[in-house]
Amino acid sequence: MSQTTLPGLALCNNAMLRRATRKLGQFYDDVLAPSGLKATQQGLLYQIHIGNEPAMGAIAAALVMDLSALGHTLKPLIRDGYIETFADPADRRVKRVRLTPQGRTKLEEALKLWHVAQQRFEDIVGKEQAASLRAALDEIAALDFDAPPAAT
Amino acid sequence: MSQTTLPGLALCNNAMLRRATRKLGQFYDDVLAPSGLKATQQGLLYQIHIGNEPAMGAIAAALVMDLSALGHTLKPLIRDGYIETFADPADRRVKRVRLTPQGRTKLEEALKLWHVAQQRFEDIVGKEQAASLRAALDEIAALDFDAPPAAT
DNA sequence: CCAGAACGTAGGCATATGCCATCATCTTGT
DNA sequence: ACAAGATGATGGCATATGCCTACGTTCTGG
Repeated sequence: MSQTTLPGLALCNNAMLRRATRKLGQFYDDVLAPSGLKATQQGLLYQIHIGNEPAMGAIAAALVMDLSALGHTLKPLIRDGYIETFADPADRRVKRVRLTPQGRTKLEEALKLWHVAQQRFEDIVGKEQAASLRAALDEIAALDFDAPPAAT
Repeated sequence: MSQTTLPGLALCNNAMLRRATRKLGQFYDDVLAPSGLKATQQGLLYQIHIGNEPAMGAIAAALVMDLSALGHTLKPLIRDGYIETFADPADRRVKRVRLTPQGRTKLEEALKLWHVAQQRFEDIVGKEQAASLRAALDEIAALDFDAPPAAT
C-alpha cells in the first residue's frame, strides 16, 4: 500500500493522469460492459450523436485525438454496424460520420449505464469535486504548449 | 472551437480524463522524444528504479495497471536492453525486474527531459494547481468502487 | 508426502492511440 | 486551365492496456 505514496512517480503530472485514467476507465468499462461497449466507444458514439454528422477531423479535434487513431477506433463500431461514414458532398476529401439506427439504440442503452457509473463516481468523490476536476482537465486539454514561453 | 465546450461530453468524468491524458501524453512524449523513450516507458523505468528490484505484481499494483498489460509494456524495454527480469529466489513464481546499466543511463537521460516537460507544464498551469490536480488524481487512483454504496 | 487450492506470470486476442508515408481531393497562383 | 501546395483520410507499424485462459509454483489439508 505504500506504492501509492512513493516519492517521484507521484510527482509526475502525466503519470498520475495516466494512472487515474486507467482506474477510472476500468470502472466505467465495467459498468458499461453489459452494453458490449467500452467507455471510449460510448463516448465516441455520443460525440457523433451530438454532432451534426460530424467530419472525422472535427471529431478528432473535439476529442484531442490523432485523426488516424480516431479512424482506427471507429472501425470496430463500423464493423458492428453502429455508425456509418459517407463523403461530404461538398468536399469529398471530408468523410462524415453518423449513427445508424442500431447505433442510436445501442447508445441509448449505454447511456443508461453511463449514468449509473457517473452517478456512482460523483457519489463517492462529490459533485463539486467532480465538476472542478473536469474543469481542470478541460483546461489541460485546451493548453497550447507550443506557445513561446517568453512571448511578449 | 466550440467542440471543446459542447454539452454532454464535457460532463463525463472519464471522457475528460482520457482527453486530458491524450493531450498531456503527447506533450510529455514530444519532450521525451530525443531520448527515444515514451513518457510511459520513462515512468516505468523510474518506477523500477525507485523500487527494490520490484516484482511485477508490485509494479502493476503501484501503477494501477493490469499485470498482463505491464508484461506487454515491459517487452520493448527488455528487447532494447534497458531492463531485465529474474525469478525471485525465494518464490520462483515471482518475477522481479531491475534496470540494466544501459537502462540506468537511459533513465538519467530521460529524466533530464522529463524535468523540462514537468517544468514547462507547471509554468503554464501553476505549481499549486498542478499539485492539487495530482492530489485529486491520486485520490481517484485510490478509490474503491467495489465498496457497497449503501454500507452502513 | 500428495492432491487440490491459491498465486503469479505468460500468451493470445482485441481495442486505444500515435507517428509517418501515401493517396485523393480541393485551392490557388499564374 | 494546370501545376504546385494545402488539406483530409488511410494504412502500416509500434506501443499501451485489458480480459481470459493456460501453465508453472507454492501452499495446505489430510
